Amino acid sequence: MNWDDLRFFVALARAGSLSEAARRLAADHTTVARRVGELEQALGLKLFDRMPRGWVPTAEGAALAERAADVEAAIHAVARFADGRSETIDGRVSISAPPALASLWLAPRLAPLTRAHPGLTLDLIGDVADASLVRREADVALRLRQPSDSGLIGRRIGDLRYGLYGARGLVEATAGEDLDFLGYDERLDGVPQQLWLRARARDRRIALVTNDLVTLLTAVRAGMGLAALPHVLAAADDGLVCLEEAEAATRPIWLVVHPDLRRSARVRAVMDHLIEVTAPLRRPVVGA
Amino acid sequence: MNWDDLRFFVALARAGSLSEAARRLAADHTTVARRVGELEQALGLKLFDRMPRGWVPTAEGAALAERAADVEAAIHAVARFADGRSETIDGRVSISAPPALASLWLAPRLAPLTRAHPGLTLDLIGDVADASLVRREADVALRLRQPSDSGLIGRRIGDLRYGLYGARGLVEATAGEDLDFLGYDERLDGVPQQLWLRARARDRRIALVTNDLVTLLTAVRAGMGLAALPHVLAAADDGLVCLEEAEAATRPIWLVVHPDLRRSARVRAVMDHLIEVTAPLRRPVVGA
DNA sequence: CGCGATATGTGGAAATTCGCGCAGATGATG
DNA sequence: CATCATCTGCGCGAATTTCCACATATCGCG
Repeated sequence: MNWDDLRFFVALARAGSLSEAARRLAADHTTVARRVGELEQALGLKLFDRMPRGWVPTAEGAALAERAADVEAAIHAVARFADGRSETIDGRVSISAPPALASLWLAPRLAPLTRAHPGLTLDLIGDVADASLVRREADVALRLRQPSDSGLIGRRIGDLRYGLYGARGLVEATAGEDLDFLGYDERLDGVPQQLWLRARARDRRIALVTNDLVTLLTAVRAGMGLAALPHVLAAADDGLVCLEEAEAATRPIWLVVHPDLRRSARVRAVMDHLIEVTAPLRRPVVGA
Repeated sequence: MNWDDLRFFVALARAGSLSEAARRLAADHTTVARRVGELEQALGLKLFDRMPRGWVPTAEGAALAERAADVEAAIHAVARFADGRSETIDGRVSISAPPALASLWLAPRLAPLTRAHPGLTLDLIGDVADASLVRREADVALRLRQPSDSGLIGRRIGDLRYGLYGARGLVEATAGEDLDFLGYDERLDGVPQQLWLRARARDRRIALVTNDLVTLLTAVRAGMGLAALPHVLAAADDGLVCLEEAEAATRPIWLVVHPDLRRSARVRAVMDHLIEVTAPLRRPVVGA
């Protein structure tokens, strides 16, 4: 039995079709078919039904996929260990962060890092679902919650403070009037800034809900209403004014890394830079 | 990273030399060297120091070997799962049993099994150290202790009863005289038959100690003294006579299998046969 | 001290594997 | 109903991998 065939198997089981699996593996679809076929022969099991629109796992294939996932997890541990020992600051480091933070705030602050290390490549992943560091979907992550996985190392590197913001034109034109509020949708009910907004809004209309902070920011800037926005994103925007602090909406910022990677020079360099750029967030009061 | 390279890595780490690893892998030593070299390059670590007498793991290689063992364990689980689903009674089944039981008692009772299933190959492993079923060193095992590993399924299929035996000529010639005793050495102190013998011997000399039951049996047959022997081995021997029962020395016989393999037709057939041939051991009193 | 056994390392031939191109089929789309 | 995109399947040439034979080094032993 060829262990590497399992790599193709898990990719195929996850992708659903030969072609998609081949793309993700950077291989040819005929190769995927051959390797998985050989695995079937080696194990003496039919793992997939060959359908015109894709290969669908048989019952045994699906059951095997669970066990193959254990193999993959162990492989990831091996890779993490190796990465954790590398002494040179080059290669690739993936950073996971909430999408708006990644795109609007983190992205423009990474240039000094890549400039300092010519061999370094960054992969900035903005994802609503926290990337799994154990499954190696990212190397380090910025999160707004304390990591729940006990196998990970988290360090609180600051606080994300919020204020109630509105478009300058709108606020100056309407002064003290009751303006519409803009907030998050149901999937994000329960986060502090949303709770604060609901309490603050009382009977006022919440004119727009979204799951994306960038959308929220854009809507506020367009004069659609008021929203609780992080100071780090809104304070620098000349088109926005802060009406009041939203102290209760404050969220902690955690820097999370897998222990195996903590000592990697490459990952260490990225973490140091993240700690450096978040320095302003560790001051008692942040904002304009 | 090629997952199959890890297979070569664990083999090399375990074998200690390219040549030995190549033998176990049924590959060429140059292949082992190249594959492990590629793994080193992929991980960016030097895993072995190339010595004239063998490749010795570096500190990182040794540490990685532990994690690679996890991969191997997961691979074994995959293989077990596949074997557990096979519907045909062919292929290979390995049986682990105490050496004397394997060679003298079990071996002559396996013929009907292979005769009934022409595609079946048996691998009978007589080993003092219980083969690890989790690590797939054997498929089923006969053991004289309840299995301690909670992940395994054990079934008590009988009892191994002992008697105090001596060579017929010796016993008839000396009648009631105090004969020498023969027993196990220190490594096996604590097993019931040895405790019984010690209690029974009192101040009599134990003229020979060994760790091997076959040796003990041969020595008894040669008229060297008396020993506690299993009835199943000694009772059929015309040259031996049983002087007394050793009820306290009775040991349970457990049939152990990994749960993944329990439903395999191949393994099931072997287990059924083992249960059949041990039927006499489930009678209240066993012997001549 | 020399000899045999066993080890690693090197270069070239053989075998295997891989990827490419194309055909055939299916489902979505206008 | 025609079209387009996407998927699987097959054959062939190329590239990679593997094995084989030989050279060289080291350890144990008489």
